[in-house]
Amino acid sequence: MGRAPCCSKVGLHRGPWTAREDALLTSYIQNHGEGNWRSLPKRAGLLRCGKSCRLRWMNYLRPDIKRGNIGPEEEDLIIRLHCLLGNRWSLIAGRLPGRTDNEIKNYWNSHLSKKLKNQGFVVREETPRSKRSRAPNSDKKKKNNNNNNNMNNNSKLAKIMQSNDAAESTKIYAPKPTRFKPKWLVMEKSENMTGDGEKGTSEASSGTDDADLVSWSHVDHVREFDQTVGFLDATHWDLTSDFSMQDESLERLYNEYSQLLQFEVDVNQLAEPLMQ
DNA sequence: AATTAGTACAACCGCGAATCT
DNA sequence: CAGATTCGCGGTTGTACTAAT
Repeated sequence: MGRAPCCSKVGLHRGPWTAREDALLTSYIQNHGEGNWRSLPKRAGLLRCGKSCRLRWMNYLRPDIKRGNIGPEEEDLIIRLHCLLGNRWSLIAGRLPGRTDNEIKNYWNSHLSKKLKNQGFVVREETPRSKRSRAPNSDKKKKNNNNNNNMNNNSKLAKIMQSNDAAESTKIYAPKPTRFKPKWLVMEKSENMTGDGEKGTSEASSGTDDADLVSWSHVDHVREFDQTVGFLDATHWDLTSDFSMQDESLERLYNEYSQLLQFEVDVNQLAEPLMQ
Protein backbone atom coordinates (compact mmCIF):
# COMPACT_ATOMS: atom_id res chain seq x y z
CA MET A 1 0.00 0.00 0.00
CA GLY A 2 1.59 3.18 -1.11
CA ARG A 3 2.15 5.88 1.32
CA ALA A 4 2.52 9.49 0.55
CA PRO A 5 6.12 10.43 0.55
CA CYS A 6 6.91 12.24 3.71
CA CYS A 7 6.65 15.95 3.39
CA SER A 8 9.89 16.61 5.16
CA LYS A 9 11.57 17.49 1.92
CA VAL A 10 14.34 19.93 1.51
CA GLY A 11 13.42 23.51 0.96
CA LEU A 12 10.18 23.40 2.86
CA HIS A 13 9.55 25.50 5.91
CA ARG A 14 8.87 23.80 9.19
CA GLY A 15 8.04 24.87 12.67
CA PRO A 16 5.85 27.74 13.74
CA TRP A 17 3.88 29.53 11.09
CA THR A 18 4.48 33.17 10.36
CA ALA A 19 1.71 35.73 10.01
CA ARG A 20 2.48 35.97 6.33
CA GLU A 21 2.11 32.25 5.81
CA ASP A 22 -1.15 32.31 7.71
CA ALA A 23 -2.43 35.11 5.53
CA LEU A 24 -1.42 33.31 2.35
CA LEU A 25 -3.10 30.10 3.40
CA THR A 26 -6.23 31.81 4.62
CA SER A 27 -6.72 33.89 1.54
CA TYR A 28 -6.09 30.95 -0.73
CA ILE A 29 -8.65 28.78 1.03
CA GLN A 30 -11.15 31.59 1.12
CA ASN A 31 -10.83 31.94 -2.62
CA HIS A 32 -10.52 28.31 -3.64
CA GLY A 33 -11.86 26.26 -0.78
CA GLU A 34 -10.32 23.40 1.09
CA GLY A 35 -9.07 20.20 -0.40
CA ASN A 36 -6.20 19.05 -2.56
CA TRP A 37 -3.83 19.70 0.27
CA ARG A 38 -1.05 18.14 -1.69
CA SER A 39 -0.98 20.77 -4.35
CA LEU A 40 -2.35 23.58 -2.25
CA PRO A 41 0.93 24.95 -0.89
CA LYS A 42 2.40 25.30 -4.33
CA ARG A 43 -0.64 27.07 -5.68
CA ALA A 44 -0.89 29.25 -2.61
CA GLY A 45 2.76 30.17 -2.82
CA LEU A 46 3.69 28.48 0.42
CA LEU A 47 6.86 26.59 1.12
CA ARG A 48 5.09 24.11 3.31
CA CYS A 49 3.92 20.58 2.84
CA GLY A 50 0.24 19.98 2.31
CA LYS A 51 -0.04 18.13 5.53
CA SER A 52 1.27 21.08 7.44
CA CYS A 53 -1.14 23.41 5.65
CA ARG A 54 -4.08 21.20 6.42
CA LEU A 55 -3.12 20.99 10.06
CA ARG A 56 -2.64 24.72 10.36
CA TRP A 57 -5.98 25.41 8.76
CA MET A 58 -7.92 22.79 10.68
CA ASN A 59 -6.46 23.56 14.06
CA TYR A 60 -5.84 27.24 13.95
CA LEU A 61 -6.98 29.30 11.00
CA ARG A 62 -10.49 28.06 10.37
CA PRO A 63 -12.89 30.89 11.06
CA ASP A 64 -15.30 28.83 13.12
CA ILE A 65 -12.76 27.81 15.69
CA LYS A 66 -13.16 28.70 19.32
CA ARG A 67 -9.90 28.92 21.14
CA GLY A 68 -9.17 28.50 24.80
CA ASN A 69 -11.60 29.00 27.67
CA ILE A 70 -12.97 25.51 27.76
CA GLY A 71 -15.80 25.90 30.19
CA PRO A 72 -16.98 23.46 32.82
CA GLU A 73 -19.86 22.30 30.64
CA GLU A 74 -17.54 21.51 27.79
CA GLU A 75 -15.21 19.84 30.22
CA ASP A 76 -18.00 17.62 31.52
CA LEU A 77 -18.94 16.73 28.01
CA ILE A 78 -15.38 15.87 27.10
CA ILE A 79 -15.11 13.58 30.09
CA ARG A 80 -18.34 11.84 29.29
CA LEU A 81 -17.52 11.45 25.66
CA HIS A 82 -14.05 10.24 26.44
CA CYS A 83 -15.54 7.68 28.75
CA LEU A 84 -17.76 6.59 25.94
CA LEU A 85 -15.48 6.87 22.96
CA GLY A 86 -11.97 6.65 24.31
CA ASN A 87 -9.26 8.59 22.55
CA ARG A 88 -11.37 9.28 19.49
CA TRP A 89 -10.50 12.91 19.61
CA SER A 90 -12.02 13.77 16.30
CA LEU A 91 -15.32 12.22 17.30
CA ILE A 92 -15.27 14.06 20.58
CA ALA A 93 -14.39 17.27 18.82
CA GLY A 94 -17.31 16.71 16.51
CA ARG A 95 -19.62 17.03 19.49
CA LEU A 96 -18.04 20.28 20.56
CA PRO A 97 -18.64 22.91 17.93
CA GLY A 98 -15.66 25.10 17.30
CA ARG A 99 -13.24 22.80 19.08
CA THR A 100 -10.56 20.87 17.30
CA ASP A 101 -9.44 17.37 18.01
CA ASN A 102 -5.96 18.66 18.69
CA GLU A 103 -7.17 21.14 21.26
CA ILE A 104 -9.28 18.57 23.04
CA LYS A 105 -6.46 16.07 22.98
CA ASN A 106 -4.08 18.61 24.43
CA TYR A 107 -6.61 19.70 27.00
CA TRP A 108 -7.20 16.15 28.04
CA ASN A 109 -3.54 15.34 28.32
CA SER A 110 -2.53 18.50 30.11
CA HIS A 111 -5.56 19.13 32.28
CA LEU A 112 -8.21 16.51 32.55
CA SER A 113 -6.19 13.34 32.85
CA LYS A 114 -4.16 14.86 35.66
CA LYS A 115 -7.23 16.26 37.31
CA LEU A 116 -8.94 12.90 37.27
CA LYS A 117 -5.85 11.11 38.48
CA ASN A 118 -5.53 13.55 41.33
CA GLN A 119 -9.04 12.71 42.32
CA GLY A 120 -8.21 9.07 42.40
CA PHE A 121 -9.76 7.97 39.16
CA VAL A 122 -8.10 5.52 36.91
CA VAL A 123 -7.58 7.23 33.63
CA ARG A 124 -7.27 4.61 31.01
CA GLU A 125 -4.39 4.79 28.64
CA GLU A 126 -5.95 3.27 25.61
CA THR A 127 -3.42 3.43 22.89
CA PRO A 128 -3.68 0.68 20.34
CA ARG A 129 -1.22 2.60 18.25
CA SER A 130 1.16 3.30 21.04
CA LYS A 131 3.08 0.16 20.26
CA ARG A 132 4.64 2.10 17.48
CA SER A 133 8.31 2.12 17.09
CA ARG A 134 8.89 5.61 18.29
CA ALA A 135 10.56 5.63 21.65
CA PRO A 136 8.27 6.50 24.48
CA ASN A 137 8.87 9.87 25.97
CA SER A 138 9.74 8.25 29.25
CA ASP A 139 8.60 10.38 32.14
CA LYS A 140 10.81 13.32 31.65
CA LYS A 141 8.04 15.68 32.57
CA LYS A 142 5.97 14.39 35.34
CA LYS A 143 5.79 14.57 39.04
CA ASN A 144 2.38 15.85 39.85
CA ASN A 145 2.29 17.70 43.08
CA ASN A 146 -1.04 16.30 44.06
CA ASN A 147 -0.77 17.22 47.67
CA ASN A 148 -4.04 19.08 47.61
CA ASN A 149 -6.95 17.10 46.45
CA ASN A 150 -8.79 20.07 45.13
CA MET A 151 -12.11 18.39 45.57
CA ASN A 152 -14.03 21.53 46.10
CA ASN A 153 -13.79 23.15 42.76
CA ASN A 154 -14.63 19.97 40.99
CA SER A 155 -17.28 18.30 42.98
CA LYS A 156 -19.45 18.06 39.94
CA LEU A 157 -16.68 16.41 38.03
CA ALA A 158 -16.14 13.97 40.87
CA LYS A 159 -19.80 13.25 40.94
CA ILE A 160 -19.88 12.42 37.29
CA MET A 161 -16.94 10.14 37.58
CA GLN A 162 -18.36 8.46 40.63
CA SER A 163 -21.53 7.82 38.77
CA ASN A 164 -19.33 6.18 36.22
CA ASP A 165 -17.48 4.35 38.91
CA ALA A 166 -18.37 0.94 37.64
CA ALA A 167 -16.75 1.81 34.39
CA GLU A 168 -13.43 1.73 36.11
CA SER A 169 -13.61 -1.97 36.54
CA THR A 170 -15.35 -2.70 33.29
CA LYS A 171 -13.63 -0.41 30.92
CA ILE A 172 -14.84 -0.20 27.42
CA TYR A 173 -12.30 -0.42 24.73
CA ALA A 174 -14.23 0.40 21.67
CA PRO A 175 -12.58 -0.87 18.53
CA LYS A 176 -11.10 1.66 16.27
CA PRO A 177 -13.96 3.03 14.24
CA THR A 178 -13.61 2.34 10.58
CA ARG A 179 -14.55 4.92 8.11
CA PHE A 180 -17.95 4.25 6.78
CA LYS A 181 -19.39 6.60 4.27
CA PRO A 182 -22.62 5.58 2.66
CA LYS A 183 -22.59 6.35 -1.00
CA TRP A 184 -25.72 8.44 -0.76
CA LEU A 185 -24.13 10.62 1.83
CA VAL A 186 -21.06 11.18 -0.24
CA MET A 187 -23.15 11.99 -3.24
CA GLU A 188 -25.31 14.35 -1.33
CA LYS A 189 -22.22 16.08 -0.11
CA SER A 190 -20.60 16.41 -3.45
CA GLU A 191 -23.79 17.73 -4.92
CA ASN A 192 -23.71 20.50 -2.43
CA MET A 193 -20.14 21.29 -3.18
CA THR A 194 -19.25 24.72 -4.23
CA GLY A 195 -16.08 26.33 -5.33
CA ASP A 196 -13.78 24.85 -7.90
CA GLY A 197 -15.12 21.37 -7.49
CA GLU A 198 -12.23 19.96 -5.59
CA LYS A 199 -12.68 16.77 -3.70
CA GLY A 200 -14.96 17.48 -0.80
CA THR A 201 -13.34 17.38 2.53
CA SER A 202 -15.28 20.31 3.74
CA GLU A 203 -15.42 19.43 7.36
CA ALA A 204 -15.34 23.06 8.26
CA SER A 205 -18.64 23.71 6.64
CA SER A 206 -20.42 20.51 7.41
CA GLY A 207 -18.93 19.53 10.69
CA THR A 208 -17.45 16.10 11.08
CA ASP A 209 -19.79 13.47 9.83
CA ASP A 210 -19.50 11.37 12.89
CA ALA A 211 -22.57 9.39 12.18
CA ASP A 212 -21.03 7.84 9.16
CA LEU A 213 -17.64 7.40 10.69
CA VAL A 214 -18.68 5.20 13.53
CA SER A 215 -18.53 1.51 12.95
CA TRP A 216 -21.42 -0.81 13.56
CA SER A 217 -19.76 -2.43 16.48
CA HIS A 218 -19.59 0.91 18.14
CA VAL A 219 -23.31 0.73 18.74
CA ASP A 220 -22.81 -2.28 20.92
CA HIS A 221 -20.25 -0.44 22.93
CA VAL A 222 -22.62 2.42 23.41
CA ARG A 223 -25.14 0.01 24.81
CA GLU A 224 -22.50 -1.66 26.92
CA PHE A 225 -21.51 1.69 28.26
CA ASP A 226 -25.06 2.61 29.04
CA GLN A 227 -25.57 -0.56 31.00
CA THR A 228 -22.31 -0.13 32.83
CA VAL A 229 -22.95 3.41 33.77
CA GLY A 230 -26.58 3.02 34.41
CA PHE A 231 -28.26 4.51 31.42
CA LEU A 232 -31.10 2.42 30.18
CA ASP A 233 -30.75 3.63 26.71
CA ALA A 234 -28.57 6.20 25.11
CA THR A 235 -31.56 7.99 23.77
CA HIS A 236 -33.05 8.27 27.25
CA TRP A 237 -30.23 9.82 29.12
CA ASP A 238 -31.45 11.44 32.24
CA LEU A 239 -29.73 14.68 31.80
CA THR A 240 -31.10 16.22 34.91
CA SER A 241 -30.12 13.74 37.57
CA ASP A 242 -26.51 14.09 38.55
CA PHE A 243 -25.55 16.33 35.74
CA SER A 244 -27.44 19.53 35.64
CA MET A 245 -27.83 21.51 32.51
CA GLN A 246 -26.04 24.75 32.75
CA ASP A 247 -27.07 26.39 29.56
CA GLU A 248 -28.74 25.84 26.26
CA SER A 249 -25.60 25.10 24.38
CA LEU A 250 -24.90 22.01 26.40
CA GLU A 251 -28.44 20.86 26.00
CA ARG A 252 -28.15 21.37 22.31
CA LEU A 253 -24.97 19.30 22.25
CA TYR A 254 -26.60 16.49 24.09
CA ASN A 255 -29.63 16.52 21.88
CA GLU A 256 -27.37 16.38 18.91
CA TYR A 257 -25.50 13.49 20.43
CA SER A 258 -28.65 11.62 21.24
CA GLN A 259 -29.74 12.03 17.67
CA LEU A 260 -26.45 10.64 16.54
CA LEU A 261 -26.93 7.56 18.67
CA GLN A 262 -30.48 7.19 17.45
CA PHE A 263 -29.23 7.39 13.90
CA GLU A 264 -26.73 4.63 14.52
CA VAL A 265 -29.29 2.33 16.02
CA ASP A 266 -31.67 2.90 13.15
CA VAL A 267 -29.03 2.16 10.60
CA ASN A 268 -28.00 -0.89 12.55
CA GLN A 269 -31.51 -2.24 12.50
CA LEU A 270 -31.71 -1.47 8.86
CA ALA A 271 -28.58 -3.43 8.16
CA GLU A 272 -29.50 -6.46 10.23
CA PRO A 273 -31.32 -8.37 7.49
CA LEU A 274 -28.38 -7.88 5.23
CA MET A 275 -26.03 -9.45 7.71
CA GLN A 276 -27.93 -12.71 7.90
C1' DA B 1 18.37 37.88 39.23
C1' DA B 2 19.49 33.37 37.71
C1' DT B 3 18.39 28.76 37.37
C1' DT B 4 15.48 24.82 37.34
C1' DA B 5 11.15 22.40 36.92
C1' DG B 6 6.68 22.17 35.21
C1' DT B 7 2.94 23.36 31.90
C1' DA B 8 0.55 24.33 27.64
C1' DC B 9 -0.04 23.82 23.07
C1' DA B 10 1.39 24.12 18.16
C1' DA B 11 3.37 21.25 15.06
C1' DC B 12 5.31 16.95 13.42
C1' DC B 13 5.24 12.00 12.37
C1' DG B 14 3.71 7.52 10.97
C1' DC B 15 -0.02 4.80 10.05
C1' DG B 16 -4.45 2.96 8.16
C1' DA B 17 -8.14 3.58 5.13
C1' DA B 18 -10.39 5.71 1.24
C1' DT B 19 -9.98 7.11 -3.23
C1' DC B 20 -7.93 7.50 -7.65
C1' DT B 21 -5.59 5.82 -11.89
C1' DC C 1 -7.66 -5.46 -9.67
C1' DA C 2 -3.32 -3.64 -8.05
C1' DG C 3 -0.61 -0.06 -6.98
C1' DA C 4 -0.26 4.91 -6.14
C1' DT C 5 -1.96 8.90 -3.96
C1' DT C 6 -4.43 11.53 -0.67
C1' DC C 7 -6.60 12.31 3.57
C1' DG C 8 -7.50 12.14 8.39
C1' DC C 9 -6.37 10.45 12.84
C1' DG C 10 -3.99 9.89 17.14
C1' DG C 11 0.49 9.70 19.48
C1' DT C 12 4.46 12.27 20.32
C1' DT C 13 7.78 16.02 20.42
C1' DG C 14 9.70 20.75 20.71
C1' DT C 15 9.66 24.88 22.76
C1' DA C 16 7.90 29.16 24.68
C1' DC C 17 6.17 30.54 28.80
C1' DT C 18 5.40 30.50 33.89
C1' DA C 19 6.17 29.23 38.62
C1' DA C 20 9.11 27.76 42.11
C1' DT C 21 13.49 27.72 44.30
